[in-house]
Amino acid sequence: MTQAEGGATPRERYRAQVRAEIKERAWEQIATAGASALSLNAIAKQMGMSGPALYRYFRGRDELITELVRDAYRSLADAVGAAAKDGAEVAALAHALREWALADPHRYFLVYGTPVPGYHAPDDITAIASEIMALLLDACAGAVGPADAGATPFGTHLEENREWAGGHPAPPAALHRALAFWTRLHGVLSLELAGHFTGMRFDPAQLFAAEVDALAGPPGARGA
Amino acid sequence: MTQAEGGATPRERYRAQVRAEIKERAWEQIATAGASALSLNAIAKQMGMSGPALYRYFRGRDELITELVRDAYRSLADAVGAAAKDGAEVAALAHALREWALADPHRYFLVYGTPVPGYHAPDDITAIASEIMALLLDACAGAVGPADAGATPFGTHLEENREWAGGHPAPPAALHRALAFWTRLHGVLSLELAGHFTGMRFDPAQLFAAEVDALAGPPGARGA
DNA sequence: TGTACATCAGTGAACGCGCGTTCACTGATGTAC
DNA sequence: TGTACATCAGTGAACGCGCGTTCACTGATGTAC
Repeated sequence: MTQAEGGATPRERYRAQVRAEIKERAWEQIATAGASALSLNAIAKQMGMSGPALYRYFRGRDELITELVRDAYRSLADAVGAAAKDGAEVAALAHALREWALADPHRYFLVYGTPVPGYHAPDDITAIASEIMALLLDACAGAVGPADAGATPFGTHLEENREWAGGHPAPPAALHRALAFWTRLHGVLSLELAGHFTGMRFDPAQLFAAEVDALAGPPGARGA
Repeated sequence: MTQAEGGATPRERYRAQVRAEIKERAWEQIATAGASALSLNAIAKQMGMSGPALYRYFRGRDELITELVRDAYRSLADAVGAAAKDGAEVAALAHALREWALADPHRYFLVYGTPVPGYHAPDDITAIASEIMALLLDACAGAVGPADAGATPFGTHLEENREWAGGHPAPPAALHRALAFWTRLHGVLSLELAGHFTGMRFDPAQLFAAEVDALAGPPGARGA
């Protein structure tokens, strides 16, 4: 802060700083009252500024929310990416995901929660989502040995509809495992974060761990 | 409608009718704009009445929302209960759950979605939730044979913390299976309903079915 | 059967509030010569 | 180094809107004798 950062002019640095603070306040507000209650005027008041001042930094409420969603996705992709770097164990990715979710539940819900009615994510955000999926597929492809060759009905269905994997050369079993990873862990996390386990006395972390263990085995496991 | 219903007076019947219509409009509104956008004035206008008139039927916005949540839970419990009546197969319950969720996604999210910031459910609603859990435990206990005796780490943890099962005499493996049923199917359904699968070309119904199949096998299945 | 009364649905005005957003403007900060 | 100018952050007033909720009131519906 006392030294020049990057090659940016003081004005640029100031702008970036204020933008960052606006976002910070926005997160605080989301954390206390949910995303739908996010208010530009309230943020401005909290920062000691008048409402219209924020329009110097964001085109409007929608742009701010979009930016928050983008940052959330980016942050998740980075967290998962970091976990994938040192040994792409499926369990490591799962752990990273859980950490990230618990660190800020409302950020998690902004990404994976009830969809905001009118909102549609721009392309660059869905690109980050694909990036996360690719990391997941890497890990799942690595975990799947040739012994997994037995094709499940859903596995063949995925084989025939694998465009979503973006050309990733994972075998069907890995595709299936990646989807199960996503949906199962989201199931545990979202119910936990939404408070649906409160009152029940078991430890959500252990349920999560049990699901991760199950994913380390065959995803389409049948009895016998 | 032309004949007297129950022993109710005309006024009582009228009241019930209007209350029902208010709720219907409320659901329509939730379906188009989400639960957080529910507005008493908008409902009144849609019914051709003035805003304050609704206060004859509901104490205020909160009471209306609570009633909607209660009805949603009740409806889910009934749907699952009906499926449980004719042969309590786990798969049958899963199918009933999916049907119920797809019939009205926003109703599903009102129950299992991102928590409404200030809202805390009254006791009679959590009682309905327990009722649903009991049905699920019945089905899971029935599906678990004595061959399942091998205790997983999480199974023993559940054994030690089984108050949430409300005295249900299900073995640990059934407790585990019931939780997995809940979290896994919620994982698939919520991501599907929130639109996170759009663009991917696979069929969510088949993913759901695959998860149900996996649940019919051992829930804590490990590789080898 | 008719009259007096009580009940209750619904209205319209009002209160106070907060929202997103626009606009013309002030004053400070940076830039060019 | 000093002066003239351009850029840009932030203000305050205003617009139009919708919200939940209260209150005193009208008019219709039902009830009791």
